[in-house]
Amino acid sequence: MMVESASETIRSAPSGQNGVGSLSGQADGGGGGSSGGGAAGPAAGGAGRDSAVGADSNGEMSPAELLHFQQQQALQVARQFLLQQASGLSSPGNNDSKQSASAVQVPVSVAMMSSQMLTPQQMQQILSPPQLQALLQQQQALMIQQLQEYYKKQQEQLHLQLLTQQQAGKQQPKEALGNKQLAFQQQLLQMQQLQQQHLLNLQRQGLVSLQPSQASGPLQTLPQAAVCPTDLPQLWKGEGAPGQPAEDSVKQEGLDLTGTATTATSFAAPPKVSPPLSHHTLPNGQPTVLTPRRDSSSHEETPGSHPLYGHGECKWPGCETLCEDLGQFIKHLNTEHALDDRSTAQCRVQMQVVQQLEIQLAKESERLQAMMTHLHMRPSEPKPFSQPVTVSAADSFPDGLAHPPTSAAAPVTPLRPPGLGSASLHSGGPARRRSNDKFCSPISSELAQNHEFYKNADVRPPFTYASLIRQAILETPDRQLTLNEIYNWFTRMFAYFRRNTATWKNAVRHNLSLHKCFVRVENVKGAVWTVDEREYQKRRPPKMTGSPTLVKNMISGLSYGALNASYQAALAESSFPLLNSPGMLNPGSASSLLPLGHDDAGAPVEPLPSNGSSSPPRLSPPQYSHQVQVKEEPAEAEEDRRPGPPLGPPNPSTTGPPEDRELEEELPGEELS
DNA sequence: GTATAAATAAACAGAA
DNA sequence: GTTCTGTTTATTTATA
Repeated sequence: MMVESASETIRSAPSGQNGVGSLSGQADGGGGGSSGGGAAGPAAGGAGRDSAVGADSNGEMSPAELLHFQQQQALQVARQFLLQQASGLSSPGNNDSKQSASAVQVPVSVAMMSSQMLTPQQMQQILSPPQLQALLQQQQALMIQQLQEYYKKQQEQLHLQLLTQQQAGKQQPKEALGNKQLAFQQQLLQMQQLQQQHLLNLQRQGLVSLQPSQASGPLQTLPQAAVCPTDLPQLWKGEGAPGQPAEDSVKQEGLDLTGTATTATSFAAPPKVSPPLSHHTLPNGQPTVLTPRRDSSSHEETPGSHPLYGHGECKWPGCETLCEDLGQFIKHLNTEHALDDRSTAQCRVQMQVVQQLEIQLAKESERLQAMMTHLHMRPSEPKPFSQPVTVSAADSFPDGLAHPPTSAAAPVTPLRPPGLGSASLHSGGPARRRSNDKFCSPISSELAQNHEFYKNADVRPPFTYASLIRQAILETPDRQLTLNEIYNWFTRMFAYFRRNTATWKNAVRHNLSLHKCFVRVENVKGAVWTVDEREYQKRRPPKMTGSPTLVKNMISGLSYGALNASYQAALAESSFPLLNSPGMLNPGSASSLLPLGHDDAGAPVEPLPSNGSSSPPRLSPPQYSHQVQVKEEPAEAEEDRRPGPPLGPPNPSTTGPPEDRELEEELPGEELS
């Protein structure tokens, strides 16, 4: 049977899982039927759940509340003003003077008195234009001031946190710190967005006539630096929303990203916003949200196109609903992908995915540059990659907004754990196994780099179970773990595996049994699992990665398409176990072939003995030998592959040499660098 | 369209 | 009897 499959590959997000969540479970599947459970559908499930999210704001009053409060306040003041006007009619002069805002200062008591409800429209009828204008201006000034204060406070808090984190972070790996910083940056972004949002809302309500200058005011108070404009829209959806889940504030009108996006980047632009603000843009009042800047002049999307619509189906992650035409699609978009927790979550996940890719790409690009430099090849340009990336990123993003490749340095910020992470991820589709697998394989380094991320974010790691199990085992000094220890490693290392235990535990057991590379050894303390690297490496799929063509593309630099290929190739290269480490391809090193191969290199968590870093020094792997030995399987036919001696009894020591061979055989294609 | 690999679900058996 | 562990089979999905 398929046993052969080894597992090296990696896949990305699987699908499923989902939500089924069986917390219950510890009991995983096991025996009698208990297991299982949920089949179905995962995806959906997960998403919604945790909405709790964000919130970000620490403060006493949530942005949403503040908004409400401000709106009410505005209304009240308006009422007061009216009362004054009414009562003060007697004094004609008032009208004129009213402009002086004096009116605004109406005592609260008065306000209380005016319990009557007046809608803005009513007020408009009652008040004369100049009066209204004066009132609005006053309100505007007042609110802006409040907003500024509020945000300043928030900002200060964030900065404080940031400082604290930085200090603490000194002891942590830079990456971890990076994550936190990014998190803070995102918070700042959120603040900005909220700020804009508030202003926009006010505008919409006619309470504030926003003018570029004014609008920009508050914004400028925030540090723009870290922000990348393009991120705003995402955050808007992703981060911002959660904070105020069902808050109308967000939904209110089509506040959508669109508006925000544009305003974000260049608030000044009076974008559509200021215009007649007619409200409700879209049906359902749903924000155009997902529809990227559709309204804006930009391109309302030519009648038949929409970033999220293609080939007659909805491109929303995990959706694929068929829509005959754009109209139907729009309808679908507004009903199925409205601004709710689920959409927000999906959006967020997409953001993560994009960010991760960007980060990865940046790293690989850097490596490539170094490689080329080393080989005396002039890099086509420092940016070749980044550019493409941008493109890709943009593509991937629903909005079609360009994503600044920039963030490269910034590791994704872990979202709060529970949640949609997984669900959404797979929504994107289970993962692409094969290709990815390979590419991702450098688990150790990947993990090392994103350790914090996986630990905290409920995102499914882009590795196959087999590769994860292997990693878990190899990370231990004796290179052996009991099933339970493996479970623990999973839960410790990945937030994602803290849920649906029955599902993934079953998968782990299944993988242990299925793959020959995992060998069960009876130990004093029971059975432990070890890895037979040779077996593990065996399965590597032949072609693809290293194809010369890819390399070529890579070098030449390329078009977007090429980029993909090159990127993959690069990744593949890195994935190559043994080679991946810095030194890479050094045949000599290959000899070491130790199990860990590259894994060691990066071994994040626990320094493996050998890890000294990639380098060659991997001495004889101590324990390796043992593990392998036990193989239950007598001689697998595999031997054929490798002549000989090598395996025999899986003996580690012997392994060394043999493996090289293997590598050579197998690798040739792949790596090439 | 087919083959392969991986994920997932589930049945089942043995041991603790 | 329950739970854990381990094996195996079947189905689904994605990718090459």
